[in-house]
Amino acid sequence: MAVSKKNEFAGEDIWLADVAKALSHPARIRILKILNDMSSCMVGNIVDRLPLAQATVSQHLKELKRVGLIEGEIDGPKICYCVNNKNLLKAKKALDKLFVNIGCC
Amino acid sequence: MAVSKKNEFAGEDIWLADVAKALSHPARIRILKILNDMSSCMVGNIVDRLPLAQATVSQHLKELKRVGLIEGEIDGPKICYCVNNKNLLKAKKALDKLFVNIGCC
DNA sequence: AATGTATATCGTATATTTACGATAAACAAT
DNA sequence: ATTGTTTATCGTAAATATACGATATACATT
Repeated sequence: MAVSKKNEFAGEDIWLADVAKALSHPARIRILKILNDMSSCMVGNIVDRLPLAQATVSQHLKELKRVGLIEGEIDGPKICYCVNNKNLLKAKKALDKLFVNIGCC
Repeated sequence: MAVSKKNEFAGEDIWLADVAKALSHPARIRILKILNDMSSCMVGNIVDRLPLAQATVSQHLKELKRVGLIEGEIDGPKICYCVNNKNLLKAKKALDKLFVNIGCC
């Protein structure tokens, strides 16, 4: 894209856009829902529930982890993923603020 | 990307991811905030407040319009944009549901 | 030590996004 | 009718995202 101008915006806007970007693929929405529903949360279980290759699911997990929406905890040879409630709440509050408005038209 | 598999997910997840995609650039977050703050909402005013060319701002407005987060109303040679409260509320509810959880770790 | 299991990373191909100048379209005013 | 103003669209270049097979890494078990 020629040269990105994202950095010329306010930090808060950049952060919120980045969180939204992490949510911008149905696989990642699905992963968050799975993590909300399951008590167990190993990668293998997630891969089994998505129509994607293991490598691709790993990439999606990485993107969610990058913005702090999920965390991975090593459990022997496996890894247990879970949502990060603190960051989820922070994102929710920022979105709520963005979404509460009057509207002029 | 090889071939997209987005369509193999649930319709609700595809929709929510699409809304998130529309929010995934700081310029579009900023535009929503501007529309929330201003009583006037002509494109020119938005362009003046962003570090982007007019053509680029027009593209960002198109993306927000595509998912129904904003609407444009023709006013002579100008166009007045505003947020679509109905769709904004729908998105807020879907995100709230995604963000309310217990977390296992 | 060798093997098996679980997950991440690398390399790579293709698709999509971002950005802008140039131009078009739509209307207003002279 | 011509000119100016406002916004969208086209064409295009560069950046980023998506997807997967192959491979690497990390640990457990035999």
